[in-house]
Amino acid sequence: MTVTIRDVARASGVHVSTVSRTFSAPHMVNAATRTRVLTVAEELGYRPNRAARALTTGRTHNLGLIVADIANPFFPPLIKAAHSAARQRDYHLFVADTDEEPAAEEELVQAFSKQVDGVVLCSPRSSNKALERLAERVPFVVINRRLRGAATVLMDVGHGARLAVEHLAGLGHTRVALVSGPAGSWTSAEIRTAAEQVPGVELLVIGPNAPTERGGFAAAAKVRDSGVTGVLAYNDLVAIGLIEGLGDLGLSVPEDMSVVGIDDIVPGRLNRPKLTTVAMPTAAAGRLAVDLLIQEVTATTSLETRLVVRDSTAPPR
Amino acid sequence: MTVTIRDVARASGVHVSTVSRTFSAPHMVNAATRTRVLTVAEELGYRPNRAARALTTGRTHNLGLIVADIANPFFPPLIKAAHSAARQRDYHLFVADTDEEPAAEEELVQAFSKQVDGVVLCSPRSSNKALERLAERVPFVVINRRLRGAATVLMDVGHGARLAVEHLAGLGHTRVALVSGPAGSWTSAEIRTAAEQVPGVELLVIGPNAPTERGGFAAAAKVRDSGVTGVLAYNDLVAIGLIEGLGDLGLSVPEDMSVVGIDDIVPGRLNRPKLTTVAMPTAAAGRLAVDLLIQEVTATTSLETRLVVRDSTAPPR
DNA sequence: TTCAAGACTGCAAACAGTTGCACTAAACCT
DNA sequence: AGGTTTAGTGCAACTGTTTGCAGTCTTGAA
Repeated sequence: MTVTIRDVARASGVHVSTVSRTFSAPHMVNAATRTRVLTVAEELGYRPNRAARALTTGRTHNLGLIVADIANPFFPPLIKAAHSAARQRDYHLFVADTDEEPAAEEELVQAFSKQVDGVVLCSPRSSNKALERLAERVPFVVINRRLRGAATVLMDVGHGARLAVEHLAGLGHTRVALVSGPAGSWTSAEIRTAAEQVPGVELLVIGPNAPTERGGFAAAAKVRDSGVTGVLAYNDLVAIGLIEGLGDLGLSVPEDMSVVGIDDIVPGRLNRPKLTTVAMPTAAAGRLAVDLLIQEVTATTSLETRLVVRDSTAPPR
Repeated sequence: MTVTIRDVARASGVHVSTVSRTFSAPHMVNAATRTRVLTVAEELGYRPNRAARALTTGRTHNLGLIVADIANPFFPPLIKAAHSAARQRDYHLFVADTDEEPAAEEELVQAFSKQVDGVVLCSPRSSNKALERLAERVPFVVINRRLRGAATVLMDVGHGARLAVEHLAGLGHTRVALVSGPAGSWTSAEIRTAAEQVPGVELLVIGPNAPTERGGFAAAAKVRDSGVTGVLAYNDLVAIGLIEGLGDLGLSVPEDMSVVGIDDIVPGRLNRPKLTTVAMPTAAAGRLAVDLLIQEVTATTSLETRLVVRDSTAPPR
């Protein structure tokens, strides 16, 4: 049925341990026998069984990646980059989706624990307590959340928010609204404190809002009534929804209102007007997270964000 | 370090085989001992090691999912649904990205083979020969490609294309362009033959084109010059690019030109004008594929598509 | 009372690899 | 020539779990 190390050993006239070594420690075996074993293995179509290997070595060469929602456009570039980095080092990647439920996070990590060498958690919602408990079971790195003692990769959304507001200020806007995100969000707080520090603009916070297109749409009237001329939205989806909502109220972007989003997701690039936004280095974050995991270094990194100016911002009327 | 079945056995005063059975064949063990074992296991934080289990049973409770490009908006909903279906049956999901390279497909299936109970291949590009070779190594189901002898789930894009053209005809369009996809694509061929069969409209094929926004953008001039009043695009990205290209040429959608896409990806829903499109049942396909895999049935299913009418189509001038 | 049939549980051999240790030969040093 | 290193290979125990087989103990029926 399935060809094992023993079959190869028999067919090439050596002991299983020699076959094992030609794959996992090639320098320990004589060049001649090595090539013989390799050709025999090739002929037989032998491939080492990673699960069996894991049993003795303790290393599975698998990684886990847990996100809140695979279908949220923010994540796929991150997943893709993580996968690519993993493949480069001959690791396989489990991907899981919590459907935004904190409980699922914990459950998934537990379920993965024996089968992976580590897991990367994107913006985990679990409590610090829960995460500390998990840390004993399996190494992990956290993306977009501060956590003492764990490897962390942050995206400096605060800096990006500041750039965005400065951009608006530079265009001449003096009253700017922040259409914020959900209540307890770390990101939302970061954005707010950074945005407030820009001199020369009065910042009005509108929210909390659902971090979705609907959330933005629903906030349109409040934005109109607030008398601002520019808006920084919690993310691109909110920005897109807001633009649509403003359109329904007869306001057009960027003529009547400047709008900048955050994340730089694909739909924002394709939208009309094309969205000015803060680009989050999601691909870099994904790649870096798996590198940290594989190299077992526990560092905390902060990745730079940048402003991408497109068509949804202009000087005020 | 890690707590094994032996630790549980010792702590609860039974043999390892009893512990094993309380997890994998609970009805074979006395209710009293079962609960005792379970509580001890709980206390110790024991979780069965799936890799070790796989070694004897041959079933890993893992599945693989291979797509061409995780970041292509077409796939994430499929991945999400596949993941959810897998989780429901307590399976874990490896996700992999071929970066559009056929060779990677084969390599990935090989690499997965010992570690999964099956893999789902989305629109594989490998030759039939290669796929048949792979079929000997691991069960798989194919999405969006016909393959004798393999379990298959198809999305009836032909039917969708016909609906789209009929929709245009119903609005009064008599000359319609098909902005087609890449040369060898199965989907592209399906769309074309179906679209050609609609009575009362003259179909003009423009292409082949890259299946991207740029491809659509680049085709704008040809569409304008062709004298058609309606367009069916290979997919939503092409449609979005086309709409933008037409805009640059001074034509607005849907007033001057009706455009319908295919796929119903998120950016199309958010775009302005909102895209009329053929909705592909990607989520259903993902879910079904893993169900087929788990139940080991080899059937070929064709999933229905439907037309979603939004704002990018209207009667001709 | 005896026997057969269950219901549980223990024993030990798998599963597919890895790895510390021991052994053999050849190569290297004085 | 004799002793020591070194390269290469084999042996066997071990990883965590499953499972066919056999044994024990109860229970029910004759």
